Amino acid sequence: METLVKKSRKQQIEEKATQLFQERGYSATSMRDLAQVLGIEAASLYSHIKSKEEILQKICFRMAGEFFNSWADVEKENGSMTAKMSKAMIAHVKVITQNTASSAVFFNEWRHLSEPFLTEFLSMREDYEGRFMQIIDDGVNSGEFKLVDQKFMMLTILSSLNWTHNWYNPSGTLSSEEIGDRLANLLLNGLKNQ
Amino acid sequence: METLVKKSRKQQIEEKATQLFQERGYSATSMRDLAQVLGIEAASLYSHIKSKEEILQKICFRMAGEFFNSWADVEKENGSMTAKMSKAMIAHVKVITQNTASSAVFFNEWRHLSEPFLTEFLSMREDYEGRFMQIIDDGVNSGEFKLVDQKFMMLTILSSLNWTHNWYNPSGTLSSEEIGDRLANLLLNGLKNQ
DNA sequence: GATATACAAACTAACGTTCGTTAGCAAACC
DNA sequence: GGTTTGCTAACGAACGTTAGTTTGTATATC
Repeated sequence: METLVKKSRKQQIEEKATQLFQERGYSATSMRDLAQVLGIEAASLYSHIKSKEEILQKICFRMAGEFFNSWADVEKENGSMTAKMSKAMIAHVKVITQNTASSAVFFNEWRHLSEPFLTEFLSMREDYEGRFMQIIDDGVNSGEFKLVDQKFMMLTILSSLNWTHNWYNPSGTLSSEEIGDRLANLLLNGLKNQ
Repeated sequence: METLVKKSRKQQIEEKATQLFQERGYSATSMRDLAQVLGIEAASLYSHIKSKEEILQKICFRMAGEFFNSWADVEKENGSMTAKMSKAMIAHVKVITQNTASSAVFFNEWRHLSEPFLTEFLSMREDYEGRFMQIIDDGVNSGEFKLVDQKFMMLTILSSLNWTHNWYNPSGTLSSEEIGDRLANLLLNGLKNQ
């Protein structure tokens, strides 16, 4: 009850910062901008946070966690690689569409992380991408998928999925699941008839 | 001959700026950074350019021009919508892969344009996207394509194509045309066998 | 002699952050 | 019950630095 009504100041800061980082980018958002939308002075922010970059770190690694958590469901899939890939895509899109602002920051602003966070971030990304490549590889070996370059395929699939945060409308007609489903359908079966 | 050997200072500035904007982002790149990689003082840049944003404008609108020019070839296609879409994708990817740095700036930094450039940019983008949607619409009506939401389809296709600048390696084994061809193939026919 | 290109110096504005302080409030003490 | 103590969250002022840009001037080239 309390958590719904009364958000901690720190939480408010992170939410507004996410919005601003999405709209203007991390570098183009000043601490004074952020303070202004919260109705306080820039100095007051530092009663709650350590630094500007700390906010970015929180956003990026929280989202990374969301993506990894969503994978648990995918691993449960014991059917075809088609089914597994479909499940992976839907889970991935679900995370994005349920956090469009954070996703935008996650995808566009991670490069402003300083070391050692940057290295850790990239290593997590590599791990995650590898999981998609594994499904493709398995699907190719089982004959379900066409003979394709796994990396090329993974990059193409993820780029489609990762763009959804730019146009997804939570109050639109398409639900999160429907979008994931349509994307999986398109990428697996193509635009052409037959 | 001359153009290959001796580039004007202005041209050098734009090239180095493109690199830096790609690597660090527009806002995170300072005029002193730019001057340094050119081996001159920041003040000296202003003997050649009007402002920092002017560089960004040049990059963004030059790329926009490239995309529109590449469309001339597409319009010549008189065959199926499949053939036309394929041609459009290949042409689009060709522009990107032949200008990876400029493309990165074009796709990631356009939001830092000030008015009226921002509005003009967005209007050009809308026009360009509309051309892809038209092909999809025609293909659906002719029965070549599945019954799909044109906008959803256009967004998915373009997001795949527009990501190529992030991983394309000019000295790699895949040529620009091959990449366009593979992308077109995947998006039209899907990953699955049969 | 004009033009192009570079410079040093300086400008105003803004940056992220730190500082010392304070107002409000709740618990602890006499 | 009144006073003291400590905490939280805010403040204004200022820190040192960097931002984009302007000005005036010197050198080199045509």
